[in-house]
Amino acid sequence: MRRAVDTAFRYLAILQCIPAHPARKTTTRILEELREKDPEFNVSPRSMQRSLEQLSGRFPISCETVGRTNHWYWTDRHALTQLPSMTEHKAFALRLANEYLRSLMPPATLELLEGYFQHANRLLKESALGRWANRVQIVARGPALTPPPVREEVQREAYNALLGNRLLEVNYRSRSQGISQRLTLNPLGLVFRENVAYLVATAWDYDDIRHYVLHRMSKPQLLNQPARTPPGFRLASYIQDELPFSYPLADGEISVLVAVTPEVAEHLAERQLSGDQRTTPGADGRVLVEATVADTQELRWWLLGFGGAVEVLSPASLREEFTAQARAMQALYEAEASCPSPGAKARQKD
Amino acid sequence: MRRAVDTAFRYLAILQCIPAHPARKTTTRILEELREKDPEFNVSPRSMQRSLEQLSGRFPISCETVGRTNHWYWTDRHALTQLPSMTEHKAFALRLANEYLRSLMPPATLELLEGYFQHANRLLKESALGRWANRVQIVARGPALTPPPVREEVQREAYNALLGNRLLEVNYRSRSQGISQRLTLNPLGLVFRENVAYLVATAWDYDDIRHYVLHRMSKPQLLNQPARTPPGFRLASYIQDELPFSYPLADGEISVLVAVTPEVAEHLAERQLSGDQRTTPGADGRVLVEATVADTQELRWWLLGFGGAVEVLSPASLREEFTAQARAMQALYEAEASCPSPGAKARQKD
DNA sequence: ACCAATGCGACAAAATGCGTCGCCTGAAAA
DNA sequence: TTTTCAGGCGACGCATTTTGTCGCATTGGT
Repeated sequence: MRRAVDTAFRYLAILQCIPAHPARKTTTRILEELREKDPEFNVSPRSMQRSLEQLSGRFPISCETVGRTNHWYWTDRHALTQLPSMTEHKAFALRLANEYLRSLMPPATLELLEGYFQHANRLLKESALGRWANRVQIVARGPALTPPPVREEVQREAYNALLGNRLLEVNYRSRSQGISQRLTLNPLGLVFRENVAYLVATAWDYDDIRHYVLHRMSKPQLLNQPARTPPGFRLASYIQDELPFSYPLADGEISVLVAVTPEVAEHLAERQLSGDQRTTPGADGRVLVEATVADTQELRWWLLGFGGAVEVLSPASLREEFTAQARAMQALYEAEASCPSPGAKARQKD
Repeated sequence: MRRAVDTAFRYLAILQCIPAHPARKTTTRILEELREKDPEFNVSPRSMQRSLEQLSGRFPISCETVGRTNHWYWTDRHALTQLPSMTEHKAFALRLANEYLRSLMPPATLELLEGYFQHANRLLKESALGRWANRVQIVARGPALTPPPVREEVQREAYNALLGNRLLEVNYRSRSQGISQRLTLNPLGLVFRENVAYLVATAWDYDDIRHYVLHRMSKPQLLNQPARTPPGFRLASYIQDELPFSYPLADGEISVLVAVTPEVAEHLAERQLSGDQRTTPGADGRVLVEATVADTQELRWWLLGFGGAVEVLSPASLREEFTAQARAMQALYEAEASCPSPGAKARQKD
């Protein structure tokens, strides 16, 4: 006979085998997995049945009987026991993470982490700190763009396709909103930009790689055919080399010299552009900042965002780009006549 | 005799009582807490000793014997067992979250979540998917600004001060890098902007509210005196009303009409500015986009970042701002002579 | 030097866990 | 329709384990 310690540990192992609500597992299945995990846990099917029955008295698990077989699952989706138990600091970090991610991650992905966040919130509420909620704030940068909603089943099957390396069939709504088309996709990777998820894939038997946003997919269907990865394909190099998202402009880094107003200088002192950022006072009251950074489109957006508060001095090529931008903007805003008619109408309302 | 479920349940309770490494608890202490939690867990001290010994065989806990008494703790800082156990999808969501947060959250706060991330990574590595790592990519927006490092003890004590509502004494390095000053801070809240953490507080007995960045603090010392919150103070309203971070410019929302290039229009179609965003083709090949958004500084940065690809048509006041910006930039880049001398030098190098 | 606290080995008794057997039920196959 | 089979469940009995108790050893404080 087995020692009861082992019994207790076996019970814990059983609990770990049981999936959370939507999913479920049959008694036999659990027993198999248990044996696989540790042959020492080998018991008779009858014992497993008894164990599960016992456990369901103490833990939020229950079973659904379909036909003769019982399917077990954790009752509440967000139940969570963890060891070692969550500290207040960890709970707090989770709450913060939640705030940060809320506007950043695809909602369906974020939803998967809901259990952790709820657990953290419960802990914080109990412990000391309804206060906390009112004591912490996150100030975001950039307007809160509305994240496109992704259907849960789409996300799940897309993940499964990549996980299982299998083809995926979906309805894909074209950008022009109208028609929806049934596609067979051969998934190669997943790319997140801001809170939009892109499936990098080839369609049908074509070889050209394209990007499909998850929020335009519906009725996903995982096929049984294995996906085929083009020989030598690596997502990272694909993005680096082919610039499909046209973000990085060059592999190397460039040394940027800008003249900024004191206010911007203060901002940059807090959050350095790079580890080697150097600041020197300029002759005209502005501040010169030099740093080595990646040569990306992002960099341009970011610098442009400061408008006249930042002047790019070098490299010359970048300065030229900015000179052109300045000229273009100047042209737009000075030439009143160039406004398209609906714009003029709108301005009259104002 | 007790049933094995109860034993399993009690084991979980015991494990939850045990703190992570630096902290530790004596056997008696654990027993007391256990009894307090649920009288049903009442067992003899001897049994508790035996239980702990058993558990230490299966879980990463161990004890340090000082004198006659054993002190128990979790061995590795990032150990994590959870019920129900993590699914692959959850693990994946965590990995994503980690990527997103890496450049966003203060490193010391992120470190608190390391256990989850490691657990997720372990799970993914085991299961199917060394692949996964190469199959997912996050393309960030904006350059990766270097987050200022916050001392761990500073963060801990700052949190503790807020949690415990107590005064905090720190060395605060002034922005001009030179002098460090000992301050007694009366903490009111914590604000995160990008990955900089600000302690909103009053100093000494003064009444004016100021912001202290955590990464300039050192040698934190929690005082025993309770903090005092100004009557009626609420962090959220403080930020909303007094605009200490000068981000939101007006409480209300404004209706913005912009003319954008087709490329930008495509971008906006993916990630809408607001729920009510309307798009109409313009007369000149550009696209008109109208949306109701919060009137913030962020909005300006964001729109400016597009440079000449976006023209603000209305409201008139916003258009005037942009006209001024365009003029300022034009002046900067056309007047070659206005460059400060070090800039000129740098340009010669180029 | 003595006392209190704690850990730990030993022991015995209680009883719980476990395998086995058999029956029952429902679904799929024939 | 009948047959077959898989899984669930109740009953039974054995024996292994758990658990409280006791006593001793060790350490630190009074």
